[in-house]
Amino acid sequence: MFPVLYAVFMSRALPPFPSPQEPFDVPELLEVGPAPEEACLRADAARNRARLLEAAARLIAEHGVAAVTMEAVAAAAQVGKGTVFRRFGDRTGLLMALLDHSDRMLQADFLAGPPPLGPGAPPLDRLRAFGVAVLYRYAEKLDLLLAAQTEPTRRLSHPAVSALRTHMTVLLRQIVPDADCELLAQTLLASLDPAVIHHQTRRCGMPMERLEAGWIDLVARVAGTPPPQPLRSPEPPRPSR
Amino acid sequence: MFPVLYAVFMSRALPPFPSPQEPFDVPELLEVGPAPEEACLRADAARNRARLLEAAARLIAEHGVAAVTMEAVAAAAQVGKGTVFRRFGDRTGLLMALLDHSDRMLQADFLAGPPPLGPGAPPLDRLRAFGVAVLYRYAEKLDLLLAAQTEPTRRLSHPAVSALRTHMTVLLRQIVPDADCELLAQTLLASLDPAVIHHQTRRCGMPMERLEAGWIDLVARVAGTPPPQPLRSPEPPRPSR
DNA sequence: CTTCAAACGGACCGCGGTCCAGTTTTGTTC
DNA sequence: GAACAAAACTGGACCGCGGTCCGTTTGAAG
Repeated sequence: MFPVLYAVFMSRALPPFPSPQEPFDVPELLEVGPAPEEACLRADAARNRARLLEAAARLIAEHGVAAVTMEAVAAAAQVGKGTVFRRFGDRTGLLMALLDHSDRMLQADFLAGPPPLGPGAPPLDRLRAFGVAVLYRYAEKLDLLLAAQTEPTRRLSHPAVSALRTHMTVLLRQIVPDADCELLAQTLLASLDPAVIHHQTRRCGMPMERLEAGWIDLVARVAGTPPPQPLRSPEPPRPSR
Repeated sequence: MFPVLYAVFMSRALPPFPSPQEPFDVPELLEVGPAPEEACLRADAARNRARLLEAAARLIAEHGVAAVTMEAVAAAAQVGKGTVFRRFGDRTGLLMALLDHSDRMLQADFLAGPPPLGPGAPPLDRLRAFGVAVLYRYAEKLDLLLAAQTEPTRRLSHPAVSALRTHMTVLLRQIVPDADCELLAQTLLASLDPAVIHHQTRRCGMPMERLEAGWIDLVARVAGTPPPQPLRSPEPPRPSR
């Protein structure tokens, strides 16, 4: 079951994440609107957009990301090449549009999902769960993410990534209020970068569990608390030292 | 004085860094050979290689990295296009060759330079100095580094980056011997990635001093020790509350 | 001088991206 | 509901660049 069907109806960009001026854990105004683009398109444009996304997803499923050529997608969707560019800007835009759905899913999870990822758990637990969630989500879509990362600096300004960063900043403010949380958030997020994950898993052969443990350990060090008891079970922290 | 002159005679790749099976601080066998390539080339090939690098450097100095087109470089060096590709493999290879010199400089500094960057200082001090050195070196060559980063995953396997990672691993083994130092090294190095630096300085307008302070703080947290001097002397009033 | 691996150079290809003339949709007015 | 004008969309020709290929040239060893 590949992401053809549900990716089709997703829009290209997430809505701008409201920057939280509150360092408190107010239920983080969930701004995961449904599909902000899509709607205000002309009928034919919307149809073509859907066909293009579907075609792209099909190409990926059948021949890998490398086969996603703008011309190929256009042809597969029976649409002119210019249309693809008009709709998505460039290849990266198209690929990011394909990622949009899972971006939203993740965002919904940590904004309004069940604890420990969602609100309700202590910030430290949320941070742990957050990193792990990001880790696995990126691992799942690694090829697409790497392919979408032509200009490495562009990813960091993408709304979805900004949302991650903002969320992490909010959590950090509650955990280590005296630190430079914005900077620290970016730093920690960098260690979860798709390129890093790729290098560690594929190149160095590290299993995902090791990366996960590494994240847990890193969070503990940054927070200045001992790591939670066992490696795997996300229990409330028990000061054992 | 741009890097035209001395970059010209540098080779493309650093020699493979010997992986240290010693967790101790043996004087880290300095393997910064002079110019391993270059020598065994045919006379005309070596001459053309030099001319190409010089031409590329000139183009960058005059018109920015974007002007470094393989055709343009070939033309400026009065050489066929095929020659450029034969010599450097691809555009990224050419750009990395231009970075080779400063790669070696940095490597020499932390392998055999004066403390606290070089051997002789306590590992924790070395680690601090190391991060700061990397930070400023990357900042200095940001454009080139970003341009050379077409495939984001390729950078991480580059010998120069591997050398940084290895060195950091060695230091970490001495500082936090019970941690997963390989993983931690990569994690920490990721926070110094050119793309991250670019985003923080250019996009978010953070001054370099702030990044530097962030690194110092991060190291302290990871090492589990309080930061060296005062927490941070020139702190901008940025508790954005 | 002979010989040949190595290096050369430019024609060639595919793809990302631009452009614009022509077409379709939408909303408005009668 | 028909006519119409503006706005939006379409598609394919076109361009530049990265990268490949292959026939030709050249340096150096015997």
